[in-house]
Amino acid sequence: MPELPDVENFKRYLDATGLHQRIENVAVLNAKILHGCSGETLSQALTGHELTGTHRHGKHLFAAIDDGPRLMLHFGMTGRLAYFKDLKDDPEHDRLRLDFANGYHLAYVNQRLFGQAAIVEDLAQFVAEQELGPDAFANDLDEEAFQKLLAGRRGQVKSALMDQSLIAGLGNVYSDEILFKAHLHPKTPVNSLDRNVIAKLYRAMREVLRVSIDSGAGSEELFERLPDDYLLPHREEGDKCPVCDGEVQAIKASGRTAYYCPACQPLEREK
DNA sequence: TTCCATGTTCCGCA
DNA sequence: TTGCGGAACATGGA
Repeated sequence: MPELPDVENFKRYLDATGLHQRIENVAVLNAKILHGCSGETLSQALTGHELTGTHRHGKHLFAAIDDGPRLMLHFGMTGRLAYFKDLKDDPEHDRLRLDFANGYHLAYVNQRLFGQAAIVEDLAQFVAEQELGPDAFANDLDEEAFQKLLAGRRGQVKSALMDQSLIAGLGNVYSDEILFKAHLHPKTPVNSLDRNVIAKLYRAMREVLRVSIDSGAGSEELFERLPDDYLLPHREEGDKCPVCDGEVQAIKASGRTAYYCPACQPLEREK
């Protein structure tokens, strides 16, 4: 589930488990996840050092190595972290494992190998090179900044939300949830949205992110802990809309399957 | 067996 | 230039 809320909770998990411990050994278990560096480079950058702090930008997680370069992790479609003591608890799709001096291990687990791990020297430069827009949950992305991002933009609102170069962190699942909360059809043209609707969309985005993080995004219990009026647990064709009891529909939008409630999210809005 | 999946990138086309 | 649809990548579940 690695979109912004999930990665934010992975960050907090790493903060609570893997910081300030000497890394004795690094196991690169599948080199396909390496991005622009060899396993040797990554291993050398980490071994004998400790992780001193974390940062998240969109779906990218960074862990500073002795306040110097950073270990960058991107989780693709299936990644997560796992901290454990006994190696027999090492998860099946562990691709990169840090072995700490305290005997514990931190695994970067990624079934589908779409994720990435790298050593990043300069965070700002990396964000620029990857052409990432501002983080969707960042404090300095206020409503006015959000208005400016969407100004002059064409195309569908769902595409805009998922465009990492416009705003970083939203993917297929949470963009659906945000549009559901904002009562916007996924295919609504961005240039048809007036300031008030964009303001509503902004508030929906921030609230969905905050509530999803607080509800344990990235963990098994998310669906149980989300408020009852959230679409996520009903994100299936023909399921019942949690708000109006209409039927959830699936349509293709910008190459992905978008789930929405036609009754709550009509394409043409009267404002 | 076929289709589809929470992501990204590249290509051709409008 | 911008945006869109499709394909590709790798793996596994329905």
